Amino acid sequence: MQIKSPDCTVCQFRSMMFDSLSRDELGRLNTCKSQHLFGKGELIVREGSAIQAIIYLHKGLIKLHKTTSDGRSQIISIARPFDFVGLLSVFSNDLYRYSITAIEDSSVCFINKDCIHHEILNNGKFALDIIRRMSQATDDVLQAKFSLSMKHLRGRIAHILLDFAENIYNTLAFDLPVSRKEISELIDMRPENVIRILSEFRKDGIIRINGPEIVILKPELLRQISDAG
Amino acid sequence: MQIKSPDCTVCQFRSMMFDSLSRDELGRLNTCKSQHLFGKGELIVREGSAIQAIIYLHKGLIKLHKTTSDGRSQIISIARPFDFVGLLSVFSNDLYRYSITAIEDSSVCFINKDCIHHEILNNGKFALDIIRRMSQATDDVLQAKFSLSMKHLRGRIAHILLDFAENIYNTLAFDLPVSRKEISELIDMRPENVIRILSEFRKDGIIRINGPEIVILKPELLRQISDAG
DNA sequence: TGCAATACATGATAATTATCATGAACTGAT
DNA sequence: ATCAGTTCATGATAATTATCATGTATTGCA
Repeated sequence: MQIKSPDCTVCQFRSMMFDSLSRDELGRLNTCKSQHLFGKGELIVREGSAIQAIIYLHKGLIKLHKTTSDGRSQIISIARPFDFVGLLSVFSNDLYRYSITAIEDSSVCFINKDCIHHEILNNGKFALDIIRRMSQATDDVLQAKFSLSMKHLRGRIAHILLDFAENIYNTLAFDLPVSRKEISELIDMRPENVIRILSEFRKDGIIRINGPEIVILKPELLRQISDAG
Repeated sequence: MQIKSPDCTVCQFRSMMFDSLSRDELGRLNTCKSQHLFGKGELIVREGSAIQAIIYLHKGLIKLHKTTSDGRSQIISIARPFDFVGLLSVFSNDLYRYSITAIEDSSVCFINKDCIHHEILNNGKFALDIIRRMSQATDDVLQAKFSLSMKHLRGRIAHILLDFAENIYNTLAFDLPVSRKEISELIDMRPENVIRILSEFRKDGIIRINGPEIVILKPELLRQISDAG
């Protein structure tokens, strides 16, 4: 659902991406953006479709994911507001390499690709900014994946729980935004094992599980398990 | 060892990276580059050291790699001349995230980071070019790693053999440029298993092994094993 | 409210992969 | 040429992870 979007010049996200644009440039961007609401589970971008816009997230939580030839799904990353997302192939390809789906009700801003190109061509500072953010974002994804591949299943679960607590929710008690199956797609294991290991952590008194809520009781121990691999 | 480097304006690699630069701009670049030779096994860039230059490869073969906290090594990617490399964090960080090592005798061009920054700031077309290449390069690495994580050991070995044959050497008979151990660091498994599976492939008549040389006898079968996972 | 579909849970077992041990072949340096 | 160190090679075994089977709880919807 499209909604009325704030003027770029007063948007709270301006400083995140568009700090290096002048008032005039922001005004131009304003004319080629639109904002949309997506319900939990709703597809925002379909892998393989033509790239028309870069996106960023005003509110909610989204996942980048892709489906492999044999029908299995992989989650590349989870992004929250202020994260730089959607550029992960916007400039290298005519087609989106990944799908994007809302995992919580989300408000998404679409900025036409050609407009961004235009500003890059005409504002070197902005270009350098984009390069920095892009570079950082892909570095982070790679970093996360490499670190995961070194860990055993328990270490991966420990890591992802701490990640949610520390980087997404900033609290040791939070509602899991994704199913066990989605966790399994994010950290490359089987859903049964996600469930099993969460149960083990519960039995060991490391976490508490109340329906969708996870409470981390022993973060130090979880950290230890994560670091051990 | 530093060597005399060709003038950027007549360099065969100009079209690869610097097509969008004017003669003047190329002239400026010329003053902030240097070219060096590295022997097989020699370290070109050390992970964690301050970023001073972007690099590209004139001749040879190099690997990007990193060492994890517990002392294990991972290879991010292997790059050959004309591949875009070294930017995988040059703009997001003050420190190199990865080491770079020559895996064949190599000739490497270093271009001062600040010079590149300067050109990006003043030439939007060049900036967009860099963004495209960077985006493509990181996409490729991510793609490769995600695809690997879906495969069993045999599939990974099959994949990497075909990759060498098709993308690096353009022939079904080639000398392996890396040890079994390095292969294991590239495709995330144990050296023993690399050796074992290569032996199996040999016994099955899929490949022939003559010392360092690998000859792929049944590429279709290898493809099948790679695709099956 | 009740039904169907999906998510969660757990045990038993199979498949895959890592580890350990041992020895041969190769490599580089004296 | 020889020795030491590394790489390559292979078997036996242990550890990890996936698969299958089965049942309960939860969710969405008619």
